[in-house]
Amino acid sequence: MKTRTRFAPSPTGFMHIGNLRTAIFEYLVAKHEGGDFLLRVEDTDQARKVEGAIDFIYKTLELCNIKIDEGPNNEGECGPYIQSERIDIYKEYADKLVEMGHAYPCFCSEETLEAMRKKADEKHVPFMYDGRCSHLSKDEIKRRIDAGEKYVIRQKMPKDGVSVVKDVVYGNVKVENSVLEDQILLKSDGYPTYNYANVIDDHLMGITHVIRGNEYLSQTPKYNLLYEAFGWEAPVYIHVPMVLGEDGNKLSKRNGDASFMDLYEEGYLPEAIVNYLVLLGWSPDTNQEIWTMDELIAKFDMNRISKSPSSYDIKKLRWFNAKYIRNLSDEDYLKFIRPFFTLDVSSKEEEWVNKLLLTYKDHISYGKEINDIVSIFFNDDIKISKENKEFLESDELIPVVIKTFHDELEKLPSWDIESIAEVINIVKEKTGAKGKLLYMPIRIKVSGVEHGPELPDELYLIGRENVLNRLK
RNA sequence: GGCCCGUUGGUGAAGUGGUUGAACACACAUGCCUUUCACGCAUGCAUUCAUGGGUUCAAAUCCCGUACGGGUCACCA
Repeated sequence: MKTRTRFAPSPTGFMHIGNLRTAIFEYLVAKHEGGDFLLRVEDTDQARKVEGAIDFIYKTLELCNIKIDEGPNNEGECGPYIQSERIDIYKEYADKLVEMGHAYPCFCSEETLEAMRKKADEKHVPFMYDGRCSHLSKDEIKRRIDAGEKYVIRQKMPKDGVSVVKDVVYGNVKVENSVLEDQILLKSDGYPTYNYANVIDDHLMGITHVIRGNEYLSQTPKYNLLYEAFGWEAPVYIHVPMVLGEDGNKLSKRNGDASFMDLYEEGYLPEAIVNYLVLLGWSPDTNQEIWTMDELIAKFDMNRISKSPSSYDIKKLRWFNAKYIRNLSDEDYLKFIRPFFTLDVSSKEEEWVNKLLLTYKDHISYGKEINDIVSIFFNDDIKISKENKEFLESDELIPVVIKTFHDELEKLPSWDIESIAEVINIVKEKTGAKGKLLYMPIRIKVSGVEHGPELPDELYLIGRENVLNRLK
């Protein structure tokens, strides 16, 4: 049987990196086996639907180099791929279930349920629907439906016994059937619940491996019961641990850069994000850190997914990103960095701007950082920190170095990197200063900070006039 | 609260009963290199695997309890 996996997001117009990681795992499992990766949109909660969310998902996955074999925008044999367009299918199978005695209509109103819940709460016992409607006679059911009463379809759970879920990551997980509630399959508005639709769709779409967050692990016995009722074969389950925020808490929109798009807009390369994420909760049997998508496809082994949750660490993501940026060709780098560079350069030559950006290729760890790091070239108001001021006064040679450098520079007929480097040499010979004592005074005096690109590059970019002024 | 899951350094993690006196990577620290910072390179950073018992000649690795963390108990997914 051909391996098929699916990414099944709710169209909320937002994708946090935990979701993305799940998609990556799903894609990798499918492609490792030479199978298909599908996209299914789970929009059965009409209240949470967001316009344009499908395009957003396509865009995100495309950026990440994850190719969708079948989905809403490129339908295959199993369409529609949007759950709200499959209502008839869910109804049809729900009817079958009722007929077979595995499900029943329930007329209990939300108010009734609320009252029951309250009662259970007072007694300090966990609430569980008591299945009262499962005892209704056929006649009564018909009568009430004909009378236009609202109802839902509930799954009938076994009262005793134990269900075992086989999971690739967590092994065999046992759950008492008695804790399983007669869950709602079809809501009163005719839409299916996730718990129901995912089973129907996964089967109908030929999904062989279900990969999802481990919050579904304890729900899975219910799904298995559904598969059994229909006589279908359950898929291979791969429940993956959560991705936690840096503070160790669950990821949320509040948790800063937890969204893929935020990261992307900050100037993180999708390849780097994917590389980072795939190593969160999964590890290969080698020490390799940098992976291309093709290498991952060849190497990915679902048996090596870890059980424990992992924390998202932006420092490591930055390291990956910096690595990927350095590996870009100069041309690709300029294309990448240019949109993030928002300072006004209208008065500058294109060549100067490119030289400026390229100078920082090896220093930048994400796109937006370019503006901060490059501000020394655009801010005439040089601020020197207290520590650096103290440094400038720490040796009597320093003023000499600065003065000599200034005077030599003034004599310089041309303004290019090589000549500037030579001047530095001349100053070294004339003053006897070298190393830190030679470079730091100039650097601090001219840029205000103690780090930056190669000094000649930096001086060249700052420009003759400015350099001379700042050295005074 | 019931049930389910997890717990190796600041972080990601390797490790599935015996040269592991616990890899590797990020971060951090130090040194080297580059006449400076950075880059790069090198070295250091858990006497110990949440904790207490047990099994065994031998346990991070198996078993039980405890603690802590998370998940789940919706007409949300």
